[in-house]
Amino acid sequence: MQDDVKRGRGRPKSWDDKGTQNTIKSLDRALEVLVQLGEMQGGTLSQVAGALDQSPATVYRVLTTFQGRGFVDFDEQTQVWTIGPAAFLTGSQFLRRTSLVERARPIMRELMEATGETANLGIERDGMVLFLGQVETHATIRAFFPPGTASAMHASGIGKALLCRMDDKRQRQVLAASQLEQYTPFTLTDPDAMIADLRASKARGYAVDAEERNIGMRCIAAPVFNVFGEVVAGISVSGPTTRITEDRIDVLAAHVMDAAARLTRAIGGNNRPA
Amino acid sequence: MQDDVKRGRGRPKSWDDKGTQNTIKSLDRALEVLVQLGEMQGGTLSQVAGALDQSPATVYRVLTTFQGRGFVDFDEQTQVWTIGPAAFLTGSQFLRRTSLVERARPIMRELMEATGETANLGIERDGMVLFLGQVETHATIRAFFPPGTASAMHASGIGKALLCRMDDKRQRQVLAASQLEQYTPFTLTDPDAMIADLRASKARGYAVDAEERNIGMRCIAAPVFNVFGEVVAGISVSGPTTRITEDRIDVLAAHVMDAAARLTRAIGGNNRPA
DNA sequence: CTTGTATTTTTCATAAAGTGAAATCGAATT
DNA sequence: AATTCGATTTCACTTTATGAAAAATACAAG
Repeated sequence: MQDDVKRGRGRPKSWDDKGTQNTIKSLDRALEVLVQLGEMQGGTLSQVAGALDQSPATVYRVLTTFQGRGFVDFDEQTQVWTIGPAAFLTGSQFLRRTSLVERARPIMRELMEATGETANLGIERDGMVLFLGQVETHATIRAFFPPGTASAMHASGIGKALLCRMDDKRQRQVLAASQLEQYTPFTLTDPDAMIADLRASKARGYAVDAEERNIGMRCIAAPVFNVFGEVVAGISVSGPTTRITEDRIDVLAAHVMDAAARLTRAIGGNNRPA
Repeated sequence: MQDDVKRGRGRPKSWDDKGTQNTIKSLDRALEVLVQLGEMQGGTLSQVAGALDQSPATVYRVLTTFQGRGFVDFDEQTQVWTIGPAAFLTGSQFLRRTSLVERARPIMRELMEATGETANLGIERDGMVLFLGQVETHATIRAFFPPGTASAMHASGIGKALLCRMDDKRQRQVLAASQLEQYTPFTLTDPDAMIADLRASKARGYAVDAEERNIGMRCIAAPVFNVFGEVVAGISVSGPTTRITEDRIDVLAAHVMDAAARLTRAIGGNNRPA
């Protein structure tokens, strides 16, 4: 291991602390429009322009330009602009980089086929669970947790599977940040109860979200490790309580843990004591 | 059916045919950079600039601006730019919107109008073809596949279009389950003949059901892909042999493949090698 | 049916802002 | 040590984005 960072060629970025202006203003504002449109999940021209306090004329041209490349769609009937397929396609390239997702895909498919339930993959990011992908029971496009969704750690199967393998410090950090917000009557809001649940999850190898985020939804999750034995992801199956019944949990959990172990192996990870 | 489209408020787009310029050039070029970066799955500044024949200085500023909003990442070690998490997050909002069926509808209508034959949409489910919808031709003799119908994979145009793009393992699974039941004298019941037909279908881009399920009925189908390049659906035209004649197959197939490609694009799918 | 209001789309003068060639600099290569 | 290569930055030059206001329509109300 060398101390000095091996940097690329070329002139280094700003040799003095003078903040140099290398960003393109108009592009930045255009991206602001795109992000806003995503966050509000679509809207009319005036809604978008109003939310950003920008000129309708400018926002209009930005939107039509995005539309020209398929980054946004426009519904003439409702006059509503939404995020388009090209944004999805390009954005999804992010996943290819993380080989985790590519490797997880076939394993998730087999998990789905073995259990008959939707399989999910997620990582921790900024104290939240970021869903990276899923394989649904039916091949339809619509999803309950679309990839890209961020969800609270403490009320998620994958979130708890990640938490229970973090060291105490990070665990406290994340839990403090989430503030244990209550979503349903079953959400664990007491820190002590949460700690106990995490300890039990770690001991048995999987975490269970029993209607703690959505009434009627259960989720069984297990952790995935990298080469250093650190948790890097969680894999789970989720479904309605009518199908994921109490007495099926054991069997389903076995499948989930098997899938997690195989994914760990597929990314060169290590199950042994962290 | 109403002739007049119910439009939104406001001034209508270009009342004369003069193509008005409402797009922002610089934004469009910036998007070109982003798309290029996605397609080449990351690259150095000079690679990107070279591929687009643009000034490195401009591409550099575009990339740093994208980076500022997390739309691209930069790896200092390797000097490689890649699509970033924000692009993924925003692009994923696309999934929240509509289902496969809704997106397919207008495309199927156009396919029907272009070919004059009934257009069908189907997915694989439990080893069968599940028909999700269709747009019927005005012609008197009509095809008979009401949505919700499940049909054997091996004796269906859409089924074979789906099969020919599955990996070997799933292909064998499905074929084994269907047992190649014989419906007409033309049904392919020999596994080797079926494999050969699937291989040919994959090569030419479309599958043909030539009276293999119903005497007097032909069907031409092409596959639709998701972001990961996996087949998720098939789109087809079907009709009596009196109208879908041997010498029309080429032309009809071109329409079907075009429709499939457009649907792939509309759901954010990816035609490239999986 | 007519009038009024809200919203989208276009025009246009103006100035802001992006552009590329070339200079600059560091790391890699010889 | 010298040279090459590719990433940043500077700078003069316009291209081009911009917002106010006008135009054109849909919808609602009288």
